[in-house]
Amino acid sequence: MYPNLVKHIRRYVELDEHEVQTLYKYAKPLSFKKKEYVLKEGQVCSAFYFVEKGCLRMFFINNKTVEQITQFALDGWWISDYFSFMDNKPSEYCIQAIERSEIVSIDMLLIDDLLKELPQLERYFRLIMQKALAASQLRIKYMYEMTKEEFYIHFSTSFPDFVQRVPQYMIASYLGLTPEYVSELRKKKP
Amino acid sequence: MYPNLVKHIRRYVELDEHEVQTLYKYAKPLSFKKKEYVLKEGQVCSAFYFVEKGCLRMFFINNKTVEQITQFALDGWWISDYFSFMDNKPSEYCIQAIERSEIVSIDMLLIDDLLKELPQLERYFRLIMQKALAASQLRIKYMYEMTKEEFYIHFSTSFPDFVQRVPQYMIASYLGLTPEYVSELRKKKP
DNA sequence: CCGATTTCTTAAACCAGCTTAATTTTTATA
DNA sequence: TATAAAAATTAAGCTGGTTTAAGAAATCGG
Repeated sequence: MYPNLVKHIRRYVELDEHEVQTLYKYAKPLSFKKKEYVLKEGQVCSAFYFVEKGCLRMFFINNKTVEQITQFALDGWWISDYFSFMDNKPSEYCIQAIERSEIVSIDMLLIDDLLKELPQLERYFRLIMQKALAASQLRIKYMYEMTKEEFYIHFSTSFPDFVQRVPQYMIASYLGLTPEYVSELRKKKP
Repeated sequence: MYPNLVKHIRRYVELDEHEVQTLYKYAKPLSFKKKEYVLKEGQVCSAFYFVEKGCLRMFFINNKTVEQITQFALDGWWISDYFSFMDNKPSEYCIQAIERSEIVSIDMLLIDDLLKELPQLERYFRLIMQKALAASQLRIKYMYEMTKEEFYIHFSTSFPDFVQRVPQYMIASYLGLTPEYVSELRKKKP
């Protein structure tokens, strides 16, 4: 049913077939077409979302009414607005499918029950969070140490497939530069 | 012995007096004078550090050989290089005391044992990580949506005491601006 | 309390990256 | 396969924030 999620969990903790069935009681499958919204600004983000297959983007509308992308989520990634999630506050973000996507959603109201039934998932989520935090720390370091040009080159050489997979203006937005400037950089170094 | 750490843990999970003693078997107290190093670049960051009292900064040396501060840690905060920690790689960061500081260190090699003895700490660390991740997400959002001037004003009005507590050039570094520019901003709006 | 070191300020020149606006290319849909 | 819509390009002008360099003020150790 959710082969990638189960595989992902098993990279960190044990989960037998019976426990997989328990997990399935709490996890809800969702399917999104391109451009459909997983979460809209103003809603409380009341779930963790796991991308079984596809690609999501998370963005907010900045003061110039431009969509500012802060995160992508690909196959095998978790995404959520942790701030909205934890404080039960309306989110300032939208989460939208960039392509047809299969998502597994775990509702925050059920998480404590799930963790009571499968206590090894405490460990799983702790390690997932720790990994996400490490990634976030590294990303901030990159933002400090690289010029925007370097940041773009670094990103597009690190993830050449991904750069092909999504529109260029979304990469620009994620990296905090204008589409025009990305265009200029590509001309310089194709 | 570590009153603030115990208090902090009890905000999230239960911990009786006997369990506190178990915790103390794994937690090591460290004391640092101003400018002493908790971690030096090139060392593996093999512990979580909890600030019982004091103030630390985390920084790396950028390509212009300037110290770039990426994080502060005050009383009641955890700090670590999660990347170095998880992959057991030499850290690119230094962690240094800004003022006399009392630290509790939990070694990564002991964490699994500690969590086996006190399984409720799995939950504690999961929630701590989740909170840190939310904070990191918010910080990145701010970096996207504010100009450097706005970022500085936002920070110094949000944390007026902290701005008094550490040198101005460190605030500048943390916010990614030059000390000269901060000086200019302060002249404009004191 | 004094000299040394650290921190902060001032001001002018400079430039990486943005804005604006118009055009071209690509993609989607009927 | 035509038409509209979305995405990417081009180029000129501009600006927020840096760089450089020097001096002033604050803090610290002895």
